[in-house]
Amino acid sequence: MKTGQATQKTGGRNPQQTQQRILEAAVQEFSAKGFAGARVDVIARRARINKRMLYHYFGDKEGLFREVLRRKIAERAAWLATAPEEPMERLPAWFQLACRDREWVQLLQWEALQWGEKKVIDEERRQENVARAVERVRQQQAKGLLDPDLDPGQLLLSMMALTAYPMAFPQLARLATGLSVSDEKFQKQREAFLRQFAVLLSGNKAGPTP
Amino acid sequence: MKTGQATQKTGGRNPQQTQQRILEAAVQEFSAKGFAGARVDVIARRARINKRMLYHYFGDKEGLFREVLRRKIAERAAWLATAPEEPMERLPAWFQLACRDREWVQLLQWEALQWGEKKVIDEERRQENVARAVERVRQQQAKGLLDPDLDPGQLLLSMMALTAYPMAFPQLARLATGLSVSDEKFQKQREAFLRQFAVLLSGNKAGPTP
DNA sequence: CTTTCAAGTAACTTGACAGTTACTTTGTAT
DNA sequence: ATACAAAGTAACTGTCAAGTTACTTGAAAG
Repeated sequence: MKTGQATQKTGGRNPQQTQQRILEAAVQEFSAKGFAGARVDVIARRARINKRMLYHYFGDKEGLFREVLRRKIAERAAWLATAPEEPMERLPAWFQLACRDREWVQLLQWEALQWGEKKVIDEERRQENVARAVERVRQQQAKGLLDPDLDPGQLLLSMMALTAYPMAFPQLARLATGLSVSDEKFQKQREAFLRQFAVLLSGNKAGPTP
Repeated sequence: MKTGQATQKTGGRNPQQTQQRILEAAVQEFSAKGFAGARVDVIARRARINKRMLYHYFGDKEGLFREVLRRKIAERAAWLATAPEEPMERLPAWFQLACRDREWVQLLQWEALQWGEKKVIDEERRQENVARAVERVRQQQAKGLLDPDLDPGQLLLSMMALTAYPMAFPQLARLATGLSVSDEKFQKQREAFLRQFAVLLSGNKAGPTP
């Protein structure tokens, strides 16, 4: 009984690789076109598999979308856990993440438009992740690294806004700054801006070293 | 020669009213479903006109979308011109606008996803509007109402982010605060938060009255 | 009255797309 | 070897949606 652990013949069958390829093609297509605009045939062609296999593994188009979102969420949660704590580093780091993984921003955006305020895919896990993030904001406030007068939930939301908005609305960023968001110059500029901004967020009524 | 100026018979023909009805139905459908997801037949049914008329007046689906966006932009530009100048009033006012006109936020969001960083519908007029807004930020900075060390373009972008983000990503706002964005409690809370925030934005190193 | 053209309608065409059917191939266990 | 199930394929189906065709109705100018 040798349940094919080292089955790596490039020519032969390989269910896991097939699923992986489908998911990679799907995340591209869904983040670019959204759920309604995405074409199952395009995903199948890009994954170089027969469309039937997609239905075999994921049931239907929506099932595939759910799985794509589920995995992205897990990936992001892992990343955020390793992100820096100090606001002055955190804001630029979050922004850089949004720059590097625009698929993520776009998937959230499609989700917002498609499902609005209704219960969301993978709700429970996400609630936990966000609750942890709010808790960390509270700790920063207690330590005096963030203004303690501000509501922590609203503050977290604002930090997301400041870091993700330019990638979510690239046309507005371009109108406001004259630069394309994928232009390195824009990215440097925004990073510098966010570092300055972080100082304001700490509620710097006192000097830095008392 | 009496070119029908007062043709207001409710039962008869009325091209202007027909166009108006199409546009009203279209803005609803497009903001709810986006360009790809919107259905021409639904727009026609909601406008209580024959689909053919839609093609008659607007050419095709995209032509209709462009016109919808064009009008919304004009409407918003007019509103913004009347909005308060002081940051402490301005942020809550912008936020309230986003609450009242979610169609607007959603249309921009669909636009971002569909056309990304490419040249945008009605580009020139919008560039002018935004340039004026940036100029106003500069004036506020000169007057000491906004921190003069911050880049005005980035600052404007951030003000848009802080006020529009919750409506653009209602699912994230709900995860972060536990409240629905259409809940009045959420709206009051965010308004209060933004008022506090505006104080930070003024770079309050000195007291209010020198 | 009648001509004329814009306003308006219903039924149709064409293409695309999600999902299915009926079939073949391949690896593995008995 | 051979039975069996999972992996894989090509061609098909039903539906839906954008855009068109060929026609009718209404108002107003002469």
